[in-house]
Amino acid sequence: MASDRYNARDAEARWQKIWDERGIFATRNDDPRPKYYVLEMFPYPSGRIHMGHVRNYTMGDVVARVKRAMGFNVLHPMGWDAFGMPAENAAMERKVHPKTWTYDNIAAMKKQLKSMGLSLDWSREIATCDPAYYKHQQKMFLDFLRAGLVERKKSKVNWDPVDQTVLANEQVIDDRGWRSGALVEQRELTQWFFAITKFAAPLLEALGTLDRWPEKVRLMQKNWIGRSEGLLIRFALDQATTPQGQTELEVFTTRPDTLFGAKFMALAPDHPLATVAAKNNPALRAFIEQCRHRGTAQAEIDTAEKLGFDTGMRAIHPFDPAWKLPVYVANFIVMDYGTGAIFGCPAHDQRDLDFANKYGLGNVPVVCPPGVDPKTFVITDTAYDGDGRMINSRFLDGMTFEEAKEEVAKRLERRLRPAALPAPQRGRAASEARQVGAGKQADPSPDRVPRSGPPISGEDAMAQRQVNYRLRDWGISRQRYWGCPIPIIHCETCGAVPVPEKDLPVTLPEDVTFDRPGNPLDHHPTWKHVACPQCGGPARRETDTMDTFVDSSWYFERFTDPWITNAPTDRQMVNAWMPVDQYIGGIEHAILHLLYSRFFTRAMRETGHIGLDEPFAGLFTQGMVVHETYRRANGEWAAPAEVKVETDGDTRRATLIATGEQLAIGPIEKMSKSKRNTVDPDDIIDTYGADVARWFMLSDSPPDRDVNWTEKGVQGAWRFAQRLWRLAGEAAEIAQGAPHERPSRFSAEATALRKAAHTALARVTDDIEKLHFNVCVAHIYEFANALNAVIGELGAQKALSEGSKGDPRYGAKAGSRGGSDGPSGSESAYAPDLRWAMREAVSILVRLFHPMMPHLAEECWAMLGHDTLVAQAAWPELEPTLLVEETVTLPVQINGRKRADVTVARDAGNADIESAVLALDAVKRALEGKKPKKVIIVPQRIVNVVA
RNA sequence: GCGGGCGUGGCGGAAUUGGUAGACGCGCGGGAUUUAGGUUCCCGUGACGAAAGUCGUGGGGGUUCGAGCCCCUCCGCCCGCACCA
Repeated sequence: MASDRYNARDAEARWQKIWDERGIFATRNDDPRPKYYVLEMFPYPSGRIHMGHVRNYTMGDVVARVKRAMGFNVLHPMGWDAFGMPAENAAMERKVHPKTWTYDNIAAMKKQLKSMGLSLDWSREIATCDPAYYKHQQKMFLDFLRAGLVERKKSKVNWDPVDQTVLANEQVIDDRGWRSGALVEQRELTQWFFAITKFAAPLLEALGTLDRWPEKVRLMQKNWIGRSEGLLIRFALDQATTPQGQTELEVFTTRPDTLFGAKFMALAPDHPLATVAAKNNPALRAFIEQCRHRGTAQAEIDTAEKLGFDTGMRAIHPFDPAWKLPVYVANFIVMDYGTGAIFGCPAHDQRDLDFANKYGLGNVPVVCPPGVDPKTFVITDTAYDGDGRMINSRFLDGMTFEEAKEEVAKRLERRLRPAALPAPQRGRAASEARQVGAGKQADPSPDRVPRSGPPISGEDAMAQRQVNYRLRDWGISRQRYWGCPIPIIHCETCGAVPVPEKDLPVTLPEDVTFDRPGNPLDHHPTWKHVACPQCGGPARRETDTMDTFVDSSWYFERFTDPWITNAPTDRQMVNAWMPVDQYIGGIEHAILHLLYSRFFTRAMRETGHIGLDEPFAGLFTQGMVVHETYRRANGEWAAPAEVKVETDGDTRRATLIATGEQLAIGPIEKMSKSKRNTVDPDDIIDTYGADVARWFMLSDSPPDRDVNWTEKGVQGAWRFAQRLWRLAGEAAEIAQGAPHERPSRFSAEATALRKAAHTALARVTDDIEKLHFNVCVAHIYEFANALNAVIGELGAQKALSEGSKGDPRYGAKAGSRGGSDGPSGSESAYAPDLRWAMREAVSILVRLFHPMMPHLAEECWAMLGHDTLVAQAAWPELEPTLLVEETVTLPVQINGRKRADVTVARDAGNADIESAVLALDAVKRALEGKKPKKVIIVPQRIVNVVA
């Protein structure tokens, strides 16, 4: 041995080169073995990897390596989510082209990922900004369009008037654009939408089949889709109070039972009926304007007062033509949900109550809680939303609220429209109602299926049962350059015309400038000017590009065959590989990315690109990497690399290395640039090696919780890596000359060693399947400790028998390192069965830690005399008989408290165990000569004596 | 407000799912080796106690032979959603 230290830097580069040269991680599509697809969320090429990446990719790599060892054909690819705004920002700030910036970053990050020793199939690498990738995305956009899954409609957007672009909600901070600082305007723009709401029901239902997803994520998606069942009710408007042509108002309610508690109607400020009413009402117009300017910030919504404006219009109660309800415009009604209008029942809805109290509208309780006397039941400040029986509700009185819901639905479904609606207006009214009721679609396209279901269709019905979803269609238009162009050409005469497939891809022009705000594609002198593919007349290209979430909604499908050029996927390959068996990524994608991907896969199924619904069979959401923070007296943050932390007894002290200044140690927080508490993976890999970084990432915390990065912890991992290396060397020497054949008999010593090995094997295998990496690490420590003890003991024996001097505990080292060189089999001091068991044990150990520390494992594997790679070695085979002990030691409790142990034969009968237990001194003492009331014996577990 | 999760030594966390609480690591204490150590190795380490022992999984109560785990209740922290009718 050249050195007594494991040189990670040298070894890691060496093994990475060998893996690379032999191409052992390239996955073949024609491999007959069962498939396993493990995937980590692909990174945005921001420039450098961070510790979150290290954690994410380490976990995925462990799974990939284990599954490979277990005989699966493993697909473990990597790519780049390469479109996005940061590239354009870099272009603006540093005058570098987004493409150059992106590809430079990809090169740098790829090098970093390679230094981690990940078992990735780089032959399938894709970048979403590559026309060879986005070409297929454009094709699918057109397929979706044809299938009615893409729509063009107006929608409200956050518009930054300075940068002249749409901003995502996340990019609006305190009503201002995050870059420009300009006050953001609400604008109506015509945009492209994916009709994700068409799949609202199946997306919700299928959540129940995703049993290998975290409950939390499924719940978040369920709430996001937000299904609610209710009744769409048509209220007639009192013609005497209403502008010409407005005859009715549709509302959605989940509480039709409370109809007799109605006190008012309320419209969203941007409800079409409100707009109509405001035409001749300047005060109402002013009120609506005021609502529009209200902040959208969370704090403001929380504290916002309920405000309303009486339009003067009156609606007629569906069950009583004489009952007129005032129609308000109210600031707490949103146009996005239901019909953008409600009937208010103050007694049973807190918001309605607040509103009614403010405007003196009163309330009538109609649901009486159980055990409360209806005569005394009064609502003042707190609405009652529990269950109970109906009161003050005419024909509903006495029913449960569920029965009442049903009764109202039945009656209104059947009921003829009231005479208040003059018959001749009917046709007109129906179409108006359509517009009013489904008013949120200001640009109605004939074949569009509205989110909230079709408006009431039966001419005579007053209501219709309806399921409503909170989910909104996915607006994908972005006024940006660095994204996938939307393959549409706008023609004056033909409208929006799809780019013919032969003309795909629509590529981004490279000669663009970023010297003024807005979309460079729009500014480009020639790019957008084209001939209409249909009529040949002058037309212009769509200059919006797609949301980058589109890019990441199908990359996992492309990985299954990234070489195919004439289609997004090879149907056979994608069906063979999908779904992803284990997907790993951050919880921050719980909704958007994961929901979009689920939608996209369904849309691909509809358009014939794939044969399944759900892309991810197993999902794991990992925790963040956190680090404590350091702050200088002047308030500036100090980075961990600039800080020296010393421990002095119980206190820890942080000093700024450069100045010796004392620093305040702050709370442990997510690694972030702003707090400067980041640790650079390159530094760690350079100092300790990738294996140590990987090991530490897995060791300290359960993978779904945050892990606290500490220097001490890394050093501990480093020490353990060194220890494994020494241990493997020592074990290899003891095992030298071990027989090839498995001995027929093993000494007690050898059996004990084998039991330790196989116990560890069983536990690690089990916990890896559960992704309990931190527990696997503990098992490996335990096994290494046990092996170390055996080697120490052997060394001591050998030292004694050889009459060596010195502390026998260090004999192993003295014996093996300084002992006879090149011990051939017959000269060995150790029995053949022990040598065989030692070889088996260390071989198991190396294969157990290989997924976590692959380079060190290769080094040890070679040390054991293998000329194969441990990366290609099979997972050790378990001998279950070794896990079964001949005798078991059972804890003995007296009245539920542990007092003694008893060792009995494994198959001892209860009678034998009981007599053995009753013979124990501790038991005799406790019983004081009396007979026990009861003796509970749980086989293989415990004995409890009830005195 | 609604929904969900969590609470175990000085710290991160284990606990075969109702059966020996505290595995494993970090830290800390003691010792050995070393010219030296931020090296390596060994021993110890939940609290109280000299010991026998007693107590102990956020607080209180319950079910059970037996509860960290199940039920009720209260407290604290974290996350998600939110005028969604």
